[in-house]
Amino acid sequence: MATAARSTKYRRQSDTDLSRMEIMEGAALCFEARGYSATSLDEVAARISSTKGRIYHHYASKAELFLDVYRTGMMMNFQAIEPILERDMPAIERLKAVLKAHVMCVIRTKAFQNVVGQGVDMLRHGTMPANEHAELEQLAALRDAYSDHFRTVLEQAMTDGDIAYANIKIALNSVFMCINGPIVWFTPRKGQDEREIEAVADECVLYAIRLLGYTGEMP
Amino acid sequence: MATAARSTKYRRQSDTDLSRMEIMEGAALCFEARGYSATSLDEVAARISSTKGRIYHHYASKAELFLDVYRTGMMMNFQAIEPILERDMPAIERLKAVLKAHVMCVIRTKAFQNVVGQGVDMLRHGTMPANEHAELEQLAALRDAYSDHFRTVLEQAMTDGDIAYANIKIALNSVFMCINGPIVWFTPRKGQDEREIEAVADECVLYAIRLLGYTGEMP
DNA sequence: TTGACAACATACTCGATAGTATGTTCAAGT
DNA sequence: ACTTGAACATACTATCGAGTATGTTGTCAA
Repeated sequence: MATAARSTKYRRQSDTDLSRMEIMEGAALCFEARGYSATSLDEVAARISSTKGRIYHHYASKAELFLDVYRTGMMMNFQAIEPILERDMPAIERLKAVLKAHVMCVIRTKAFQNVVGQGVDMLRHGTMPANEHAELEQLAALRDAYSDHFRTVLEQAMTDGDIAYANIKIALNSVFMCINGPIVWFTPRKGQDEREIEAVADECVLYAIRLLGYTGEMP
Repeated sequence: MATAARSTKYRRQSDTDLSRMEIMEGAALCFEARGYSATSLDEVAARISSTKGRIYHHYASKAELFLDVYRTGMMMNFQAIEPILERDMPAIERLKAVLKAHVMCVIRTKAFQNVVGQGVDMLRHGTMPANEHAELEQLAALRDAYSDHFRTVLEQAMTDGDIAYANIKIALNSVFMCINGPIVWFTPRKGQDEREIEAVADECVLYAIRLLGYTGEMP
């Protein structure tokens, strides 16, 4: 009984999660292509060969869908870098590894990361949809926490004397602009395999750490 | 007679240019804050204490206003860098000067540059408002020409052996991400004078040329 | 002085879209 | 078998904003 009920419950939960994920993927692509407010929910529904009714069954509003895509994108980022942060290695090596992981993640989840970018802009300008304060502060905190991870590694590498920057805010912003670049300019080619994507990511990482004054060679 | 008529004509032309510029400034601020499609022309009008009627007297559509802001922003960029491109100096010095000029221009005309960024995204995704083909291609050409100026200086500095990059497309994109960064993250402080802004710009330029493998000192 | 036109403001229309209300299906529990 | 509710689809409403039509004012030329 208990196990059966549980397994059913889990399967259902998994089903709705799958459905929500499919909606989010369609939404991410639409938001990326046309921006949040220019995207209609009918477009999102059409993209996944569905209807608006399905979206409103899972989300209370367009804003909630957007915020879920934002949150999911941020989670993807965290999952990409957190394992690396725990590794025991010199800060400069951890920095390289974290940058690489981030770039690979943003290339792989480009549409989601674009939405994250739009969300950050909205937070910055205070033009976020939906006025759930708790929600907004949670997302701002997420973003800050993610940024802080990089800041910490930067400071350690600085202490070790492997990199050198003047103003850490400007340095950090510049690094982020650089490693988030592919969100904007990367266009996946047909028949482009993992090796080629890694080559692009490696070059982005190279420029990012060079920017920080690193003069060593890359592996 | 002829002179009177001409002077009148010029004064009128100047008046409408002034009016259009005021409209564009309001529009740039609104577009920056909320994005193109989330911005209503009523908001733009309200920002300059005016009405929609005034905007439609000068522009046929919201899209035309946007495109005018875009074009004006691009012109500001060209005017900032073109004098420098003609100077006779080593490519690496010209590169530094051009990057500095661009960053200063971008900071000073932040709202307009943000609109340029939105326009570039629209061109990239093919979601431009208005379907005047001539207009769109002209803007795309403008953007490419501007980018080519930097590409040329980069190639010269590379030939001189002062910088080193692997893939010029990725390098150029990374440089642009870096020097356009202030469009996104710079927030003007009250009582911030020209010196402080120049310091920010200098740091951006430093990171941009470091990114390109430049190891020399900055003046 | 008057006619004409530029430079707006005011008052509307109309289409698009966020959100809602209701209908349908199907799978699971009893 | 039948009841229930999740997971949608369909059909509608209400609002917002782009675009338009028209009214008002001041200025210049004849």
